[in-house]
Amino acid sequence: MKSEHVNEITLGPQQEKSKRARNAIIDATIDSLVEVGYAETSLVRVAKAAGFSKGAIQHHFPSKEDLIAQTVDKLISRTISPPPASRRARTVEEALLRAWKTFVDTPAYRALLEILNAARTDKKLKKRIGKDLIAWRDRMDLQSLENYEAVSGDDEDVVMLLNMNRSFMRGLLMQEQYGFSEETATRYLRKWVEMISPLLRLKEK
Amino acid sequence: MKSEHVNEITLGPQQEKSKRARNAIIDATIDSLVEVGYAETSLVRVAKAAGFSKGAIQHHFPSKEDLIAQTVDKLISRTISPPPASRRARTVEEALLRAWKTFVDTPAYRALLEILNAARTDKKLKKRIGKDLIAWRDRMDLQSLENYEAVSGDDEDVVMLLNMNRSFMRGLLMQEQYGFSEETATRYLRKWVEMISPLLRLKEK
DNA sequence: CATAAAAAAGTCCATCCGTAAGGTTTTTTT
DNA sequence: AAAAAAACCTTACGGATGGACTTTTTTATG
Repeated sequence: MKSEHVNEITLGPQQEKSKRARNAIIDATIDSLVEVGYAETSLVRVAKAAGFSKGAIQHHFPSKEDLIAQTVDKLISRTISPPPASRRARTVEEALLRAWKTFVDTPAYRALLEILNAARTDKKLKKRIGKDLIAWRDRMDLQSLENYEAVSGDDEDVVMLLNMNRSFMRGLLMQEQYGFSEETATRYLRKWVEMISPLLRLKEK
Repeated sequence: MKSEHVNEITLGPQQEKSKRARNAIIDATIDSLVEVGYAETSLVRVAKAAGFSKGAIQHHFPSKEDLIAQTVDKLISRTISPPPASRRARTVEEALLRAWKTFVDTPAYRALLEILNAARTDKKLKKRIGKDLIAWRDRMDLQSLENYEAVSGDDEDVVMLLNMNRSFMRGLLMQEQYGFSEETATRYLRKWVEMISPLLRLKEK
């Protein structure tokens, strides 16, 4: 029976401050996730990075799980939000390469991967963020259908191809972290895009 | 000045015992990595699983880093060792699908991924196992060249395609852990193999 | 100035890795 | 064959850190 948001219309100045603090803390969490990974992302570290005390963090986020869950929210919304409203891509190649640069090869995505990996074995966390992840995936599939169509095949193929694309990019990102250089990764990415783009078409809007 | 005993042929009963113990500990480590991930893989947990006390582990492995490093050794050698000497694959499709089942979609590979991901942010560990990983990659590339040739293109293309294959499979494995079902993963895998196999040819031996 | 939220400071308990001190069994030495 | 050394393993403890929780101080607001 949580009636959390009562005053959504007028945020008192104090709530404003609180909101800013929470944002700062979440941002510091994201940074920490990218820098030192999930395991090392402790409350004290986040606190120091955000310029607060540990107590302040536990004031805003009752448990670490809460902090992570809200961080996931922010990360997901960031990954979903439409591209920087720049001009639309003209070709499938361009769209996919841009997706790599804009969404995948970013701190936000790396942070999200950190959490996802941690959630694999942390059942409580997994249960907590599970719904969001499913919603995220559904949203992604929907976006796929909005933007692409299959040259030969149905909607299911579109979803499949775009999911394959995400798998590939994810694997590439991981491999890039240890092993080969960024140029090599780019080469592989181009080859992949070259292979898959003939199967897709951009939908006119 | 090293006057090492050339008594490697006959292992004393104590060395035998020691060897068995070390193997059991490493195996328990691998199991733990798969079950609960790197962060939760503590020495006590490994000890209990292996049926020893924590002290025993630290007797055989001076530090946790040592334990992990030796585990990596074992995992890598397992990932490299030739397929179960069964009949050779007849087609590229078959070879790639078999590689998935034999090498990638296995506990060993998952355990290795767990360590790799942890090493990303653990500099000491990264430094420790870095060489092995590079050697591993080189070995993989070599194996690629031994088994495949490009339908059109040179050796570099072979290495690229097989590395792309590994990226894809890695990404698929990760995504399989949260998100979609195994059947879906299999469908994606088949599609991928279907896309890439026309570019490769099996080398006759 | 009074009150409530925000933030800090400090306590508590669990767990982690590592080390040290024994005890027992095997191996080596004398 | 006895003594010494080494290897194996257990139990116990230390220092450090993590997260949850509690209490105190500060700050903002009406």
